[in-house]
Amino acid sequence: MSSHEKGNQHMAHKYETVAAGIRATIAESMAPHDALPSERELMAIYGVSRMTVRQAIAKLSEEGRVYNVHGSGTYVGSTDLFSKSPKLTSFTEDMMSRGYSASSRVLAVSRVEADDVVARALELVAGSECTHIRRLRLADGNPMAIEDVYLPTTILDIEQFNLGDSLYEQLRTSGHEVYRAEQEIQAITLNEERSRLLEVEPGSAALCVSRVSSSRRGQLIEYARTIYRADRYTFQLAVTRENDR
Amino acid sequence: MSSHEKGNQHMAHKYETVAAGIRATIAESMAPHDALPSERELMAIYGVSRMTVRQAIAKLSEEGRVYNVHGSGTYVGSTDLFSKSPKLTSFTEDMMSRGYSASSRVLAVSRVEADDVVARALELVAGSECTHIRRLRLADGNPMAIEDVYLPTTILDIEQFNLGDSLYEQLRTSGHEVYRAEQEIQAITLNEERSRLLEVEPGSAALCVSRVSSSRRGQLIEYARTIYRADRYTFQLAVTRENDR
DNA sequence: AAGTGGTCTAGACCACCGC
DNA sequence: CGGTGGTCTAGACCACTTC
Repeated sequence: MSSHEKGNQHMAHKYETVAAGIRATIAESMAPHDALPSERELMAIYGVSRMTVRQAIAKLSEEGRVYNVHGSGTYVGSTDLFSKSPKLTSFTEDMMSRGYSASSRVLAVSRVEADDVVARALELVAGSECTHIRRLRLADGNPMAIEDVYLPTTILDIEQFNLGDSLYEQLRTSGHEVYRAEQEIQAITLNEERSRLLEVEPGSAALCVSRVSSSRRGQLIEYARTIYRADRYTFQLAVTRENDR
Repeated sequence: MSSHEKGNQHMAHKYETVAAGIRATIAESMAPHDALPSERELMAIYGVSRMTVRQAIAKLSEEGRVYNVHGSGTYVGSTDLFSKSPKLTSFTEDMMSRGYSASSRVLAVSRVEADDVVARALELVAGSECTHIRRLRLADGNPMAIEDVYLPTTILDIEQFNLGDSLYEQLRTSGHEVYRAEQEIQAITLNEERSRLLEVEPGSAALCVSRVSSSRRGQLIEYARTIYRADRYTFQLAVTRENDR
């Protein structure tokens, strides 16, 4: 990298610089379970205080790149494993990370009254107006999933929606950035209509992911239900012990 | 609470005391989106330094109980939502949190040679010896899931296994505490044998969760495959945007 | 006993929000 | 502009691992 590698936006903080340096060191010259320099040594190496070193290590630890052993040291995490920590991604991002090119075919855009499921999920009074978008999602041109998204018209009305652009991007620019989502994953049996869209036999199993997305402040933004072909899609996530009460 | 409320083990750290205090305050007298006292005020209230306050707030934020807005304040999170963050749980814990009583019927315990799937998952050479445990998992006495667990005999050999006790507990006491797991969730169609065990129609959809568990240091401990009745079980998790590279 | 990470203090300045 | 959270410093002591 040249000398101006931090051209990303607001100028990097020190702990990000330290984390990036450690990341690079690991990638270039360290193996799993090798010990990192001690926090005191890292202070000297990067010319920062201990708290800044610890903040950098905390970040790397969240990423699964290192792990701490109290009283012993900080070590490089096992390879292969890791980096699959549950992350909120768009369909496009998800497919890209799996090595597919994503595309989609809009099947319907309409203004509807919220049914029981949608109303309960978005905490609306029954019958509230919602924008409904149904899309067939394709990976490398092949049917992968059917996605139904419901948004309160107060968040995004039908005229505002631009079919070409990313929905998440449109929400972000209109001040409704999705920050958090609760997801429920279940196995279902495909009915005739859905199996035809996904080009599989009726009665096949499929993975159904229901999602309620909210902003950083907790405002409910969308309810989405995505039905994936079971033979082409699996849901992966990493979990750790902890997360008290 | 009386004056000795911290009888749990090693004596609570200050930030845990502060976090507990804030948690109690929220539960007793605050509503979602109410502003917490500022960090400077909390310093005075609890008689600690700012960093300790921030550590407490960071913990509450992870738990989803509060959220920060830079330049504005720290606020109580939306209720209902939250607390479903992905956590590593045993079947028993999982069922308890859903309000069921868990039990199980051991179907088989044997020493087997690792097949391709197990060997690859646990990074063993093909044909290595493993302990295999198959159990039917019940919730309130009704079939809920079929669980197959494979452990290298070097981790747990068949004679050491005690059918009565929790497997995770036995692993913990023998120095192989499970800390992290990678899971893959897919939808499958039940074959005849599995549908009989789960007491559903052959050909029904089911949720299959495959898990590779490892210790804090990255040692691979177990490969487990659990097949849940789709009509009784859904997998829930919360995710947030973030988690860079 | 020496070295490590874990907690904690008492300051400081910066970036951002709302008035 | 004042108040808020975000970053950072230069120390200190504690708990744990290792020898």
